[in-house]
Amino acid sequence: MNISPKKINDHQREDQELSINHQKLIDATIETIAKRGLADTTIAQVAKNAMVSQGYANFRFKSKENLLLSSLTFLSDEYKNSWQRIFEDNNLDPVGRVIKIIENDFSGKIANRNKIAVWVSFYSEVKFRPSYLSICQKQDEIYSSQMEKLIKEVNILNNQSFLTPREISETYLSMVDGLWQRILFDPKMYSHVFCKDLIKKYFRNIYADEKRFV
Amino acid sequence: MNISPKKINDHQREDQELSINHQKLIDATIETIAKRGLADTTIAQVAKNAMVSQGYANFRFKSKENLLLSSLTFLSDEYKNSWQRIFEDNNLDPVGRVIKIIENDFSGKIANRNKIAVWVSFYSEVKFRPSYLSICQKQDEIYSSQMEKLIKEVNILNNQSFLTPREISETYLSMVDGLWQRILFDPKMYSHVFCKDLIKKYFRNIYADEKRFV
DNA sequence: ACTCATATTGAATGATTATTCAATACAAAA
DNA sequence: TTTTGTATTGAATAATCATTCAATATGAGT
Repeated sequence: MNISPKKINDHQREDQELSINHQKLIDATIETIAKRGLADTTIAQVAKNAMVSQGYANFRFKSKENLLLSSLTFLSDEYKNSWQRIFEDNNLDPVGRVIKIIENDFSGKIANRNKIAVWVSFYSEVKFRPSYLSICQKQDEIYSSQMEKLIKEVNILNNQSFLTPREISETYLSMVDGLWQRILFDPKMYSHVFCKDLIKKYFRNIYADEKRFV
Repeated sequence: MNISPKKINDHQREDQELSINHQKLIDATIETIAKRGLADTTIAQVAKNAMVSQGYANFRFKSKENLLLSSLTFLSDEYKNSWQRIFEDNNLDPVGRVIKIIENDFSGKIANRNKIAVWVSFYSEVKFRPSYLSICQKQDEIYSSQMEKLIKEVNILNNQSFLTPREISETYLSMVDGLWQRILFDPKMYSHVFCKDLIKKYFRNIYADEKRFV
């Protein structure tokens, strides 16, 4: 029994439409959390922002919880992809990679106030929703260990003996989390430039010979 | 017209009773947020934990919002007091003061997982409730500027030229925020000892001659 | 014992909101 | 055109919760 080419095309188009609505709803969820907070995010409001009916949003995602979970996964994947692209770029040497990571962590796409508001909203629930925790924690462990390995490589090329790679990478990662949070309080003061310079200065202090940490 | 001693005593006792219930409700609020999250914190649950009726909780604080606000203020004051006690202690020299601050920031009273869960819950709403923001932000500015001044004093006594006091204090404060958040994810890994050592190592690296940053 | 003022209760109310589902729109196939 | 299956709607439902308030308890003053 052959499936006609037409049938395949139809199916593809349909799936695409489906995933368009799927993505519209996820975007609207993030937008709504960013604008009103997780506490005031209702299915009605999300559906309105996505320009579909309320019933449809629920039908599509089975439950509000599931929609939120999908949105967190989307954000998490977005970050993961940007991270992986840097690690897979073979043109970069270790220091170049560190710099790219800093720049990524405070790029407009990643560290804008809306997305941070969403991240922090989910973080605040992590202790109470195992499903949120597993999404956040699993990734974080990967970043920790990859970063540590990367710093190890930097250490080989630059003489630095006092701080262990683990210490440097943990310091970096906690600074990023802390600065993100502070962007929420006062985005003017904690501008992207300010944050990046602060972190680069930290590295410059450790690796005095490395001129690229401006 | 003299007020009889009895009257005064009565009044004091009454006030004390009042403030006992007041505090019982605030404690119960923090306990409830820590155990169930801000999203699942209901007046009914708080009242139950405080062992008063639901109606009373509302009557006493006028609204749920007001109860939450009072609880945040309580936490904020608790932190402020511990901070001020360190700054008012004239027996401490600048480095001793920095060490006390680190120890306070990761003491059992301040940095336990329950209290951090409450802090992060409020942080996550800061963008949407100006009243939360003003409580958090105003204090934070004070800590920033006091810390910067303190580091300036440390710098005078210890030779260190590359990093400005502002940079060091901002790095410290964002590391603390980041580490607190990470305690929520994985309290075993981010133990108090681990966090304190990480930060002390940061300072030890900057002030190589100062042996007190173990 | 009685009165009065205040503290506290808990059931009722009303608002909000996730979820369901019968009805409808739509488009492809016959 | 008619049929059929799927996508989408939006109104109804049911649950949750903050808030209100009339009723009751408490305890000091007389």
